[in-house]
Amino acid sequence: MEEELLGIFSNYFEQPLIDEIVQEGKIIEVPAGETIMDIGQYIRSMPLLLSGAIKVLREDDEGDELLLYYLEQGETCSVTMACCMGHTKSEIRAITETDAKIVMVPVQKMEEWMAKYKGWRNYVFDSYQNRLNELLQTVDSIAFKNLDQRLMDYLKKKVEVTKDNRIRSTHQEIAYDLHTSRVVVSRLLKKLEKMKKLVLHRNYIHVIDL
Amino acid sequence: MEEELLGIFSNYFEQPLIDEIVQEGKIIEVPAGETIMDIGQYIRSMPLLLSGAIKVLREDDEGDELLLYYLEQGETCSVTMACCMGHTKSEIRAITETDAKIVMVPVQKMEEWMAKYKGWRNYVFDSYQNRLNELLQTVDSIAFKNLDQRLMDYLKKKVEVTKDNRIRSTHQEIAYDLHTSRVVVSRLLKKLEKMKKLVLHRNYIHVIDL
DNA sequence: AACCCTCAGTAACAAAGGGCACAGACTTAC
DNA sequence: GTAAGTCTGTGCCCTTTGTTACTGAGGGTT
Repeated sequence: MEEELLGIFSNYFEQPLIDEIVQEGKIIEVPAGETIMDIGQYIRSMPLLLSGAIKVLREDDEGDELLLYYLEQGETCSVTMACCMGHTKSEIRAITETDAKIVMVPVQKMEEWMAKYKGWRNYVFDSYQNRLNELLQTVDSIAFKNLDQRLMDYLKKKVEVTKDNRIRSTHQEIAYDLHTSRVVVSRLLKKLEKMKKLVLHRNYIHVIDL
Repeated sequence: MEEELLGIFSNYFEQPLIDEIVQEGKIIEVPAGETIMDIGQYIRSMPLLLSGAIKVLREDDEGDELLLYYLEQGETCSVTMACCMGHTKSEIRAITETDAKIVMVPVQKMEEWMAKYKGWRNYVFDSYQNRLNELLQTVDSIAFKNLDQRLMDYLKKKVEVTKDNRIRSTHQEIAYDLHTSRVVVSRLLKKLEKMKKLVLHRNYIHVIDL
């Protein structure tokens, strides 16, 4: 664990902090598709993502979903952090997009480290900044772009995150993430196929070039 | 200035911090409608809002706008803070919604205080949390609600923020904030008037009950 | 083979929202 | 007063997106 942390976080964390994380943190390995955090849940420890990807989504009262953003290696969920610090319930759901390796750090340590380690403070701040910016991107995308563009962005991001140009999702799953309907997704995908940007198959999509 | 700070922030800030803010901060009074921060601008000091309200909005490349949220007494703009800390350009525009009194704090002090004062750290964190939650609300609203509802929410919020049930805006201005067109706003407002929720006038709207 | 289930394609229609055009009311400048 | 400019109301039509309903293809089970 230590060398992994060093590899990923060494530009942020000083050695004593790394040692503390090794000592206090608990490593977990989660297969793809698991819900690791849900709406309304209280949070007692904070995840640092060592490998894999996590998708973070929002849900309204009627169960409609919307993908907010992905977390990747070295990142952490600021929304979660905010919940920890504020001791409030989670506002979002987090699901592993790929198999993932995560260090869980107890909340109390977080506060302690904020005072103690400059590196930790910087990391936490940068995380907030990144999350805010991602959220702004999300806002842009739903406010200013039409579905065609949003779908393309979604597919691009998916390929990037999974490092696989075969997207193993059904049209229905994509529709959930974009908060639209299956029929609409099928329609637009067909259009993209005609434009030779991808090839459709049952249960997966082969992305050529977006 | 000191007693104002005490009144608003005393539950967060310890006395020595108040003293430092009084010493380092610069108070400015800004009339309604002024742009106090713009997209692409570098930021050297951070605003703490003593009184009044500030609206924060996003703009895309084509100049389309969207209201993100309002800042009210005692709040600060986390997006700005993130820019400060990351030394990047502003991603948003901030405009005074009413006359406002603001303390501007130099960025360098911020970092110093983060290490030095627990109260400052808590304040900064809570601000982040509040902003993130507001942004999530904004996402919900554009993703899950239709324009009727968004317009009503907008008017409600406006009354709350300006403490005035006469909304002194043209339909065009409302349309900008909601990122839609004037015609659509006029249409929906008329509908609300027919439902006796408000009375329309030239240049202002008298809100009855939403 | 017959059956079942999930997934994808498609047509037809509905609804929400946006764009254009124009009219009328009010405001300000002259 | 007239003229010019701004703001609002409304009718009509178009585009985008959502809904319903049905079809058939693929794959697994018995």
